[in-house]
Amino acid sequence: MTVSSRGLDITTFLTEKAQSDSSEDFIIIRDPDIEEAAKLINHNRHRRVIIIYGKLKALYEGRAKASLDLAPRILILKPDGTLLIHESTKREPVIWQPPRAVNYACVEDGILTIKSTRTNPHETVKIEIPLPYFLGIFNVGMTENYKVMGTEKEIVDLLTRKIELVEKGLKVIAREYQTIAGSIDILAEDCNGNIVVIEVKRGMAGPEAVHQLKRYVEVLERTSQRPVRGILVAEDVSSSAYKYLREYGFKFVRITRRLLEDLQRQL
Amino acid sequence: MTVSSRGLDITTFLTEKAQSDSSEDFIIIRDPDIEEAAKLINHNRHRRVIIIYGKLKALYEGRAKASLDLAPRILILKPDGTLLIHESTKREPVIWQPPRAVNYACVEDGILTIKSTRTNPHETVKIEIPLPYFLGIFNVGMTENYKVMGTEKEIVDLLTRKIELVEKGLKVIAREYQTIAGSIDILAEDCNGNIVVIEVKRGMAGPEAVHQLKRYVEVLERTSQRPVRGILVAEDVSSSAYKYLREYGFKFVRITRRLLEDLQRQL
DNA sequence: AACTGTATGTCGATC
DNA sequence: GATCGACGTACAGTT
Repeated sequence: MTVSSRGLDITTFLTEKAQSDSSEDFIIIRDPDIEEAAKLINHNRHRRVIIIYGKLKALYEGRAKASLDLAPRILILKPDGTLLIHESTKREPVIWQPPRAVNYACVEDGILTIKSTRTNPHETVKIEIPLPYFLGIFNVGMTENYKVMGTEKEIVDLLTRKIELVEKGLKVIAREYQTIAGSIDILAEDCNGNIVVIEVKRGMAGPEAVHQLKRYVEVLERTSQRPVRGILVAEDVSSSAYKYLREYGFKFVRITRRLLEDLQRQL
Repeated sequence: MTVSSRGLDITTFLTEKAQSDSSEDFIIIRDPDIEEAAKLINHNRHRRVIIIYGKLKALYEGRAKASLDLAPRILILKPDGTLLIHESTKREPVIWQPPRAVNYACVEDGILTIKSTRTNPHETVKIEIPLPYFLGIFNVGMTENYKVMGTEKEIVDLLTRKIELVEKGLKVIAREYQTIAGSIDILAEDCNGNIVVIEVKRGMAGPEAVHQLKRYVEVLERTSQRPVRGILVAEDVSSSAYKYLREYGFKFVRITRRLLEDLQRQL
């Protein structure tokens, strides 16, 4: 690899599939020419995913503030404005910008520079890449209607349709019942005519879950003449959450993932 | 690009800098040979960051469950076990595995396959890449002692050293005072000898912040003979948080980022 | 290892 | 656009 070849080995690949499809073509450049890189980035920033590998410095200022000294890292720019700087560890980027940021490349003092700005809150990221080793530009898809199964919403759905799993004799009054204190997962009535507030948590319930339940119960106690009970439904409760449950006299109903999967198969 | 060249155009680049340093060498391969790719991935998975661009399917099973149909995406594997699948939008990966997952590549039915497993909780990701267009293997750094400035901890530090900003005449009793209900940011005493619980939030404080404060105050009221007051310190409060503040009779002290920056310069 | 609280949380839904 | 709660939250610090 000689300096003279810089910026010359730009290649666009159309694979067999892509020739008919043309959606998977991509550009990869090693040791890109600075000006060329800036131009390609600006040309593709709204259309494709851009990946840069190189030694870079970065500065973030906004809700908080952070800076990175010169080191080799991975920079990713997405068409929606997302900016990610990744290091060799962690699921989280060290520095980032969420969607709707405006990113553009320029050359400052002969250094490839990426500037990113977003508003509300106002936050900026400035990245200097004195040594860009690799530039990749890729067509990437986006899954519409992407669904994660086994979320709290799903559990609430299932339990609403088989409320006897929570307690025998319960009758559902409402789902996602809106109150001043927030939205109650399931509002029900027990066989003695008591109002029952049911708060559902997907995994391990912590103290906040119990306090949330407490707030809902308090709100309903003010507006309802009938006694109000609280039930927490979760896979498990932390010890301190359990303490609060007993203190407030709420009931805990354990559900297992297994049970829910069976239930889902039935319904 | 012909099929015959598949797997042959592997290149390792040592830039001028890197020749002495040897830390920034990297490998990029277009239309990698499946077997070769699997071998390279397994060889580098504990040492370098691996990026694959290609049409891929994925399946996640663990705390929840999700699947992705065949489409072009970016797959990243980090030496710490992190796995990320990114699409063209969002800051978040669509599917991922946090650090400490065990990832390896294999060829199943002629298809490049990545399998990832982690324990506690047990979660698996299986990725099939029938069309790998690009494989990149990069040496990436990791910033030691990375510091974000302007976090809550910092604000608590500053306020502890200049508690009169919260209220005149306050005397700090303890910082991070551990109670059964959690840790109180700052515990103080006012000029009338009342106990004061101070909860600090970095940005906008929501209802949870006020309820947290309430819990701390309640705990101290049980154990202390003296009256207990609550003060919420934040840049702002949401409307419902403010409602609760008034309901519980807590005080709100607004702090601005500007004020904190000035304060930091002073101290 | 379990538990607690913060986060530049991000994201989606609801108002 | 503001607000609120869930998240496969991740992550760090403490017991």
